[in-house]
Amino acid sequence: MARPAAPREEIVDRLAEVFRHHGYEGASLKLLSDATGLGRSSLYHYFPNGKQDMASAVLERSDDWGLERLTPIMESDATPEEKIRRFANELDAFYRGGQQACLLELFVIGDAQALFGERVAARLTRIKRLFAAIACEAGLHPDEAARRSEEVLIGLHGALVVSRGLGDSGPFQRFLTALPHRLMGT
Amino acid sequence: MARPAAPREEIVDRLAEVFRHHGYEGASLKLLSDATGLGRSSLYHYFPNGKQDMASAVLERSDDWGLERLTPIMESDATPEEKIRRFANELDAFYRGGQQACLLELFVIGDAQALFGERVAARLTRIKRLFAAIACEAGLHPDEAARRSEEVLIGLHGALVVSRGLGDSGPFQRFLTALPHRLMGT
DNA sequence: GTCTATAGGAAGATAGAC
DNA sequence: GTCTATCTTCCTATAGAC
Repeated sequence: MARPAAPREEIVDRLAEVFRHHGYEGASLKLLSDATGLGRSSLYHYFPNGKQDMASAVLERSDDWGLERLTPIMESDATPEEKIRRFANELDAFYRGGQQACLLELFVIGDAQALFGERVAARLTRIKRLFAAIACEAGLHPDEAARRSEEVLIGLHGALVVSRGLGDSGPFQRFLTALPHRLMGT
Repeated sequence: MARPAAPREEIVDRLAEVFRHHGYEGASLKLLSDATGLGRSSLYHYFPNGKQDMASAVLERSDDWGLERLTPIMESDATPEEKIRRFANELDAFYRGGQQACLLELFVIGDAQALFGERVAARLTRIKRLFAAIACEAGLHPDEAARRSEEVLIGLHGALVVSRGLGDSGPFQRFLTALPHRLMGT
C-alpha cells in the first residue's frame, strides 16, 4: 500500500495508473485502494458511485490534461511545425515513451464500452480536430487536413498498441519523429 | 445460452468472441459458458486449466487463421500488389469491417500481459515480417520495407482502435484501401 | 475522513454422480 | 461429456463507530 495521496488530483492520477495498467474490469477496488493508499471507505467517500466514478474522474482528468497542455500550444504564435513538434513532446511524456496504454482504447472494451463509449468517441474526435487544425494552419486543404489527421490519430493509437505489445518504445518513438511529416509533409 | 457448439473449433471461435468483446478479465466463466452453450464442467473438461487454457486456445486458433488464410496468399504466384489486396480482404473479414477488437491489444493488459505477453510480441513480429516480405517482393530496399511494414502494422492496430472507439467502420476501411500504397507506393 | 466489520453476490475452480 | 452441488476466494458496496 502506497503512502496516502492527499490532493484529489494526485488521487486521480494514481487511480489512472491502475486503470491504464489493468483496464476497467481488471482494476479491482483492492488495486485502486493499494495504489492510492486509501481504504475502501475513503474511496467511496471521494467517489460515491465507486469504480464507475473513479473511472469517470480519470477520464475527465485526462480531458483536463489536453486542455492544459495542448490548448496553450495551439493558441501560441508558434509555427505549425513547431506546434506539432511540441505536441509530440507532450504525447511522449503523457504516454511515458509509449509504454503506457491509452485510456481510450481500454474503455471501449466490455462494461466500460457502455459506460464511457460516447465520451471516448467525443475525445477521439476532438484530438482529430486538433491535428486537422494544425494541418490547415500549415496551408493544407481542409479535405487533405482531415485525411491526414485521421491517419495521424490512427498512427498514435496504433503506435501505442504496437510498442506495448512488443515491449519496445521504438515504434512509438519513430511515430513521434515522423509525426510532423505525416501530418503536413509533402 | 446459445445452442451447444459441437466441434472444438467452433467452441474456440465462440470463446474468442467473448474475449474480443470483453477482454481477458472481463470474460467471465458465465459469459464463456453462455456463449458456447457448455456448462462450467464441460468447459473444464475441454480446458483443464480454465480461463487461461481457453484464452490460450483462442490465441492459437488466431495463429492458425494466419497460417491458413495468409500463408497461401504469400505462396501464390500473384503480384505483390495482388497479394496485399487479398491480405486486406482477409483482414476486413477477420476484424468484421473494423468493429471487432484484436486479441493482441486485449492481451497486453493486466493479468493477460504476464500470461500471453511474449506470444503477443511474437505474433506482432510475424505479421510485420509478412508485410515486409511483400514490400521486398515489390522491389523495395529491405530497410525501407522494414520501415513501411512497421508503419502498416501500426496503422492496422490503430485503425481498429479508432474505428471501434468512434463506432464507425470508416477509418478501418480507409486504412485498408490505402494499405497497398502505404506499403509499397512511391 | 478513515476505520472495522460485513453484507451479498459473483468470481474461478473442483468433486462426484450419472 | 454433462449434470448438480459445493468450496474458496474475491468482488463491489454499505453500515456504523470513531
